[in-house]
Amino acid sequence: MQRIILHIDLDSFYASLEELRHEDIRGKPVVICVFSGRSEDSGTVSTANYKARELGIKSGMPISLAKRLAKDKDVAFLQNDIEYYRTVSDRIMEIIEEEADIFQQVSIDEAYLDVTKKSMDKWDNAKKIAEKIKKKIKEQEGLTCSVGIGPNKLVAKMASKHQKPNGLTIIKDAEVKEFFENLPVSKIHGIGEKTTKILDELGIKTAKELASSDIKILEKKFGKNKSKLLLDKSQGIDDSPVEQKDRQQISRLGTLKEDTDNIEVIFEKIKELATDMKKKIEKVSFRTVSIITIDTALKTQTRSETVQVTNNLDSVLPITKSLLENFLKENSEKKLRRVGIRVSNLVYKKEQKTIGDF
DNA sequence: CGACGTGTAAC
DNA sequence: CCTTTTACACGTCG
Repeated sequence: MQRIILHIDLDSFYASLEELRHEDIRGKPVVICVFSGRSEDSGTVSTANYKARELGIKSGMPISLAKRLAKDKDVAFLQNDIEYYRTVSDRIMEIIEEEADIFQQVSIDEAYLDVTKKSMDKWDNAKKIAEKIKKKIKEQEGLTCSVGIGPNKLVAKMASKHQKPNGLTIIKDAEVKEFFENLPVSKIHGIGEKTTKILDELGIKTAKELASSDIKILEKKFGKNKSKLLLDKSQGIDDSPVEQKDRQQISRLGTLKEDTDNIEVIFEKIKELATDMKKKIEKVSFRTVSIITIDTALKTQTRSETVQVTNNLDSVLPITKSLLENFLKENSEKKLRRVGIRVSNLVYKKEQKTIGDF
């Protein structure tokens, strides 16, 4: 069955919203920051608008480095305000959902739509739907977005990335082959740094080379499942459905004021994170609670315990403390930089058919 | 198989 | 110097 899928990506979403509410920064390079609170400029860049990207500022980069790149230039650095962004995102997602047969929000600024029925199998109708969505978001929220249209989620995603900001790219099934052929593997969505490096060591640089590579050799490095996935991806093949999934886990991470192995200090932080998390888990219960530790070498480790289903976070705090105690005992040479708490194995109240539901 | 821990990837 | 949150796959162990 031939599908028509849209991927919608709001253009430098956080920065655009800040430009809308602060006229004094409009047209300037804008950098949205997540400050960790350790020292003056510790933290990372969450979003840089296109003017800031021209200066070499990119998301994920340390704020201190971004400030060096911005030296002597008129660049606006702002603290992020996720609550506000989420409010606007919710309004926009409502606009988008109206136009879809099936809707899947994948992050605060991205969504997939299956519009096979609404477009009556016609690419041209799908394009009209995309234009309508772009127009509505522009009129109602003053924002632009980039839209990709393709026969599946992978291609739609790659299409939306192809031209931005304010882009609209259609890659019909007949055009998929040509689009992928000469693409470096690192440009394929889902192929990151590690996979690219291993492929490079195998002499595989482009999607075409990956597509025609020996699966036996891939399987030695990646295993059967991932190899199949890689071969599919290299040809723009993706059968995954557009579907809204329930969240599988909820977590909170925080940075400690200073590196420490003091259990009381660390546990205080966990309690603080737990308090923030309570609001998020009002409507769900969970069976597993974990602590997440990140040491001074930035190595992440987790410890978890599965218990009777509960929705009372306070009741499992003693468990997180003993997990933490054991971890510190086993890793007495380590100090922690960051800690986190996570609940998983979520159980939703409303009877919804879930995979593990039989 | 379920529980647990790690690694990869994306935002 | 190096944020946040989530998904998913895989290996291991009992």
